[in-house]
Amino acid sequence: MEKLQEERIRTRNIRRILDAATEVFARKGFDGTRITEIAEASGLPKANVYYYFGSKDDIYRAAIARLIQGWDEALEEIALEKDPAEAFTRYVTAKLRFSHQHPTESRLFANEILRGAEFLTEQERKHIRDVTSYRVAVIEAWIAAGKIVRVDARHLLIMLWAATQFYADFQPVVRDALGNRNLESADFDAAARCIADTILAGLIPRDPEPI
Amino acid sequence: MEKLQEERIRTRNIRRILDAATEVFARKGFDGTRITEIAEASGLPKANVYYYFGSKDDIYRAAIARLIQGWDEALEEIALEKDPAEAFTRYVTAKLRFSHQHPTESRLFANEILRGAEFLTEQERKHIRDVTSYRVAVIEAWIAAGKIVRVDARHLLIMLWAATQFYADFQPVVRDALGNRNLESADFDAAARCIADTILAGLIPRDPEPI
DNA sequence: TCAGAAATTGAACTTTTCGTCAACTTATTC
DNA sequence: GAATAAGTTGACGAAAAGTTCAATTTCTGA
Repeated sequence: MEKLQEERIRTRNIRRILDAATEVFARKGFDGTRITEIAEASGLPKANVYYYFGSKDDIYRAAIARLIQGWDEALEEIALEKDPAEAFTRYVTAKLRFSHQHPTESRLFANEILRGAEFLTEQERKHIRDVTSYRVAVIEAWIAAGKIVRVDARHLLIMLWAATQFYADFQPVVRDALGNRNLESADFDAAARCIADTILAGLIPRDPEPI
Repeated sequence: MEKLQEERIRTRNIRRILDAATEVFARKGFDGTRITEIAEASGLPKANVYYYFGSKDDIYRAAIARLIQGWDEALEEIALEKDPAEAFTRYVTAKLRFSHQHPTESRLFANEILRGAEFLTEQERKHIRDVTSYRVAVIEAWIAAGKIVRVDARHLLIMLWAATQFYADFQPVVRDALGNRNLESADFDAAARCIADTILAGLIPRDPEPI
């Protein structure tokens, strides 16, 4: 059993376990998750799960790490550059699409934060701070250039993050609020339009003051 | 032991248990919470907790019911009436103040939603729908009257809810985003101003068309 | 085909947790 | 202050959960 097949079995089983673990952790949190449940959801016997991971901690850490990595790859292209209107619209649309396609990962992250973010590594938290700081700088540059009105860039970013994350994490509430039906792509499109349009309309200067 | 003292001991102990339970449930979720931890946090022996509540289910249900009741009392005064500008500002400010003062209750609610809202009673969910519908009607009346621009009222409400809830539920992330310090009243004031100003600026018509 | 590595898994073992109980103390009423 | 109700609590048994292990099977390269 060598590298020829690129460790097919191992790779596939680890993916199965992490997929199952992400779903259960997202619903029940770290302490509420039973290894047996992960095993059942992944279709593997419990002892087999322990063959690949040494402990529940290990599984959780791996799931969190994979989640962060996935977010980065999916969202790194969404730079807040170009002109503000296009940037905000693209950002909101992309984040909502991601929330739509990966609600489980989003909920796992939410659960980890509710726990107090104890398992996020310092590296991961620094990454969040860095990404935020960079975008704050971009927004403040836009303000300085008169492209958007004066606004607290950090709270604006939090508002965008909150509005988009809500659709993934609080689906039962969103369903009730929208009329008790399952969420479809059209709902996410409508949400993107509402968020982007409303916020943008508030950001674009009414009386441009060309310097 | 009759009603003379208005069941002082019972009332006090139940409150202690529910306070402790709310905190632990908010952090670890229903399945992750151990009765022993609730007992320790409340300062009572475990057997005494079972003297007042028959099971973990009972404690959880009671905590959720108390939370919903508290929300209602705190927020029922915040009607989306009067003129839009004042209404939105008051609403956002009040919700953020509540998030600041009661972050634990807010997180307990978030955890229940992440679980799939299985413990919310039909009555409680209907209440959420009713409150939403009523406010949708108010917003649509404003639109019809030309007081605010045309917008999807339901998604607008979700955006407001999301932006305010985020500060209670995702405090570790908010701290990182704001620069790694503890959140104070000033931060919640700044958030309220940013949210209300930005959204309002986008909602107030630029070219009023008096009919 | 064969030897060694990788993978599988039933069954145990250990620890934790739920929930109960009976004995005990404190509070209340008359 | 006696009788009764309410409240307290250490200890315990049953069940569940985390983890380990040894026996077995499958896979891979030569």
